[in-house]
Amino acid sequence: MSEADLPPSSDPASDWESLLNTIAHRPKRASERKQDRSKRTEQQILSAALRVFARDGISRSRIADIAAEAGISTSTLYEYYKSKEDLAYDLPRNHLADFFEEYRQAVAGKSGARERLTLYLTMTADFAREHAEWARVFYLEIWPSVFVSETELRHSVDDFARVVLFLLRQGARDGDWPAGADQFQTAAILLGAVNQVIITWLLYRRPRNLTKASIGIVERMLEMISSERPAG
Amino acid sequence: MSEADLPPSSDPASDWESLLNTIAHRPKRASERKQDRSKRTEQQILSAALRVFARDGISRSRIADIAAEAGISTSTLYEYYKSKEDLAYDLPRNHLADFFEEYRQAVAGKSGARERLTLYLTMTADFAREHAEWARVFYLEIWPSVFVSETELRHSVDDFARVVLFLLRQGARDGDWPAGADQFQTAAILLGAVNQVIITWLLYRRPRNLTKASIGIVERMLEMISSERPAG
DNA sequence: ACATTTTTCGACGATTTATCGGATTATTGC
DNA sequence: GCAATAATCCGATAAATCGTCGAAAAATGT
Repeated sequence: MSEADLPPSSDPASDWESLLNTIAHRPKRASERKQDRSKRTEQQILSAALRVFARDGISRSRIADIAAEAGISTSTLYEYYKSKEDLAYDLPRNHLADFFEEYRQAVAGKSGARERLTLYLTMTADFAREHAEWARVFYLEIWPSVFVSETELRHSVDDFARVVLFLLRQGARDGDWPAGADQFQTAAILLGAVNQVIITWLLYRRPRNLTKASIGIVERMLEMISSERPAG
Repeated sequence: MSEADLPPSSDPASDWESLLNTIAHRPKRASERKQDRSKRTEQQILSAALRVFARDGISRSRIADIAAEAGISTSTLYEYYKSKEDLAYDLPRNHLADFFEEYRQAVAGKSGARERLTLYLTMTADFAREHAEWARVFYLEIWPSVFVSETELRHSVDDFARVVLFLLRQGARDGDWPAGADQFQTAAILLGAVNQVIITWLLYRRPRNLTKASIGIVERMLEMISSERPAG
């Protein structure tokens, strides 16, 4: 049986696969340098930028500092990124793709919506903890920024919510929680709470143990959602 | 009976009054200009800065543009604020104080924790809707910024969560919801969800009716929290 | 009206961003 | 291998923006 015989949206399982596929493989950046030397330079720039941005904040960071940290001249940096803003908004994309890929592998064995959703939200917090410099730049400077919607990064940010919404709908279908609820609203509650916990941790290092805290809050929320009485 | 006879924290009702009093009267800014002309200039600067920041984003805004918009020269602006950053972080303070004052008056008649909390969270969203330019600057640029913790604004931001925590404890005492729950966690859920809705509205104007949406999500969350089974 | 204080602004220096042409290094074709 | 070509890198420098200072203008007090 060829795949073309099936309408692409008829099978929930394959929808899930294709969603994971989409989000993990957003095209990176058009440039495509030819030489290995350049690929190394590009990595040095990204890694230097991450350190400097996380340390000084984007607005206080100077292009010259990033170039020095990367061991290249200022003008070389401009060969790779046309401005500081351009660099700042390109930075998170690789990491986000990494996260989605990690999640895709971790979720492979699981089929229940609640199980998948718990894993997704707790991995989100855990990824922020493991990549704290990146998280600092992403959650505190990039994500809630007016300009996200103007950049390519927008798609990756939207993907974030898309996964939650998909799983909420799956869970409603499977009877994990009431089907009547406004799932956009539910997604806002889940994502908002997790973001809130991550941001608080980034700013104040509270709660001390982010992983444990996020597991606690996610399980509590899903328990609440599961035992809500159907809307009427 | 003199007030000194009572330990200041023994009476929950007066604690609430004094909390409201504290948050609504954070000292504004030290400067204190002598002439009326200056007070007008200061207002022109703040109002111009708000417009320009909301339109261009803080990082893309130029001091010269703000000065022009305010109808003064660049160097005059520097008489009032020593840098763009200084201006950006002073901007939200007046509005936050206004919000707290509005809430204080609106909540005057109400004594139940749930009632007070519902009002607080829905007024938060409503205030953002009514002052969209300010909200854009505050929620998308200032609040989740690394530097908030370095400024005076920090106190006002902390006040925001303090009120929610106070009311959650009151509600636990009064039996509105189980006393066993981690109230920091509950506060994170409530604040996170409301922030999420506000930010989504600011960026995409979804949901269309922010007021209605925030009432819906707040009532739903409080319903869930109230009917949670006590922790065990 | 005059001295004093406060406020404003134009001119200018300092810092940071961004560009450009040529030198250097790597790759390709033979 | 070696020239021809392309890719990469950087010093010099232009452009934009930030921030300072002293002197002029306006307001205030007597």
